[in-house]
Amino acid sequence: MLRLSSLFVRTLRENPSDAEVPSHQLMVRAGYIRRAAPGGYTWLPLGWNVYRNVERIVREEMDAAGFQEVHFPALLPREPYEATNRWTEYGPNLFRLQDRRGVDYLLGPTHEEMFTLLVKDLYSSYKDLPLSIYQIQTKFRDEARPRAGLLRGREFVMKDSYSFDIDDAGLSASYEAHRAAYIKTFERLNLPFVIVSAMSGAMGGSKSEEFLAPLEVGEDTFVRCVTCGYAANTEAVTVPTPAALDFSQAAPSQVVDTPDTPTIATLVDLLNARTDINAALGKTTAWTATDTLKNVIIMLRHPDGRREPLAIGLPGDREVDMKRVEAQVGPAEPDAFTEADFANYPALVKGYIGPDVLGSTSSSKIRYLVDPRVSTGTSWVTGANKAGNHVVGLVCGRDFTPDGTIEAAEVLPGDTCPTCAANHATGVLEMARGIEIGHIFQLGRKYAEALNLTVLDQNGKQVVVTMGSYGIGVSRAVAAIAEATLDDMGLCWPREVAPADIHIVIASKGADAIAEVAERLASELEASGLRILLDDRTSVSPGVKFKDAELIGVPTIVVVGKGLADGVIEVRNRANGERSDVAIGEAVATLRTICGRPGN
RNA sequence: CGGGGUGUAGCGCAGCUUGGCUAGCGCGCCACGUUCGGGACGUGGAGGCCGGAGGUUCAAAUCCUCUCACCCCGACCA
Repeated sequence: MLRLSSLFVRTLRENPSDAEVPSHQLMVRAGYIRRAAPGGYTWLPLGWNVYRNVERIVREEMDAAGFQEVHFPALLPREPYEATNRWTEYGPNLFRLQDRRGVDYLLGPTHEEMFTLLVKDLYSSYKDLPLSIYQIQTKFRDEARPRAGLLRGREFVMKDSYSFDIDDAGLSASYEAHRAAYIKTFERLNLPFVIVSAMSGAMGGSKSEEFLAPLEVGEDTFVRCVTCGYAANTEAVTVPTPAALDFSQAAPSQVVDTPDTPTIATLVDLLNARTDINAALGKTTAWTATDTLKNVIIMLRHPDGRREPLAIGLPGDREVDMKRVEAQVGPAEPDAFTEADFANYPALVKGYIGPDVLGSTSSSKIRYLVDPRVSTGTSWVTGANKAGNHVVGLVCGRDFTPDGTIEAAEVLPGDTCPTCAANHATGVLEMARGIEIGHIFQLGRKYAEALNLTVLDQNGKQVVVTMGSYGIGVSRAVAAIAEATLDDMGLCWPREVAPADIHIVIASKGADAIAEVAERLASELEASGLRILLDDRTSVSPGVKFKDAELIGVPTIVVVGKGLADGVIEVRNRANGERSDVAIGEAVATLRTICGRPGN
């Protein structure tokens, strides 16, 4: 039984000044966590209690799915990460250190290499597969900017699983098994979630989905279609490719004098003033930014240090979304195209870049990729590669041919849903924010190849194992649950993760009759298997106890006080505020029912 | 890494512009008394290297220089 008279906790009346996110504020105020370092938190008894409940549920669901738990050190040698090139690729996000002899070590940010080597160490036959193993481990990442308390720390707890299969069908089955286990886990945690398509990014591999808790404080932006249910991380959204248009009747393109129009807005204004151009093109509607083809040059930095310029063509009403670009061009990283770079490419006239000078077969040799909306037969106004000049009526597929398409344009609410478009439906996308609470990947053979994990197949042939990796942010899930359930009075835990089933408030002071009844009730409830938090403080007024009970957020609050004169106690539902009086004689049975454990 | 902000008691803050008495307020903490179903009240206490270093000055929380830390936005982020 937890007793507030002796529990190691101090609740705060005011929010700590360094916390902005509600879950962070309340977890500090309610005495669940304390900041110990940038991005590092100490768990106090109440918080550790909740953390262990969350961890237990995750573990139970993994075990139930047939995955086996192992445990690696967090302090890892350099060599395996050297073999997969991640010692370098992980960059400054990796915590590196040396032992007394100057030998390099790292604090594990994720454990693909170690798991791969462990399986290689023990297994060598197709008969040993499939295998899924996992651990619940503290991970270390030197995040540039930890934030929001537990939501993004530099030290955090992750449940990471890895599956090992002989072939793609096996990987697919292992992936689905994890997906199903994750759904059960998050349902049990009472955590609302959306499964979105994601990019596998630096992890490599083919298929990847994220589990996002749809909450405003989340760092991930995703889209979903209200019509068909499609959901995707913005990085993974695909733009439907329009059918090719017939351009046989299109007017020829022409270069027009457009002085002082370095921006899309100035260009559109000028075009709308030039009725002569509209007449020549047979254009009857007003020009908008969507009629313009904006060409943005970026510089790709490849892992080997090579720099390569890339031209991206997209409708002028949209910005380039660098996150989307990065997801497309990985492992290369996009950088800005600097003034110095422009100096090296005199053909590029800043503000007036057009397709003529772009493309691998053009004079500049710059690879030219366009947004899928820039499809065959579409007509554009774009730069004429000469200051103060634009070309109108430039038709894709007639007047210019890009090297390919790229998903680089920002996604906007109201964009066409790609799934609906494929089915000739009319759904549009809406955007929302989410906290990434889980991520599942089909890794494929990247790690197995790099570390030479092979097994003998039925024919006695060495085959490379195919892998999946699957993560749940356990400590982050605690914060996400808090964030999803809190209200203006405080935390509000779902029962299974709450630090107690029942918070008993003794609404009096001193060792009086009320306290005696409360003590007896607490003992009986605890003896019946319920977890009890008893506010037995004798020098605190009832008002303070009520406020603290609401702040701490145990799902059921029992008030033992003046109702005793009528033989009743008061039972409150923390989440919905409902209150009812229960005869003292029926208290145990009633509370057991409320707590989901009827009978005795 | 870029931009903005903040460092004064356990927590939340004022004081700094225009240097000057014992550095102040609320909460919390300790003691005594009153109170006791919605963050009670009175009286008396404890608690501070004013983030750090250097400088200016008779005198620095306050002005100057450097530095460190933290928070927010962006960049970054299986």
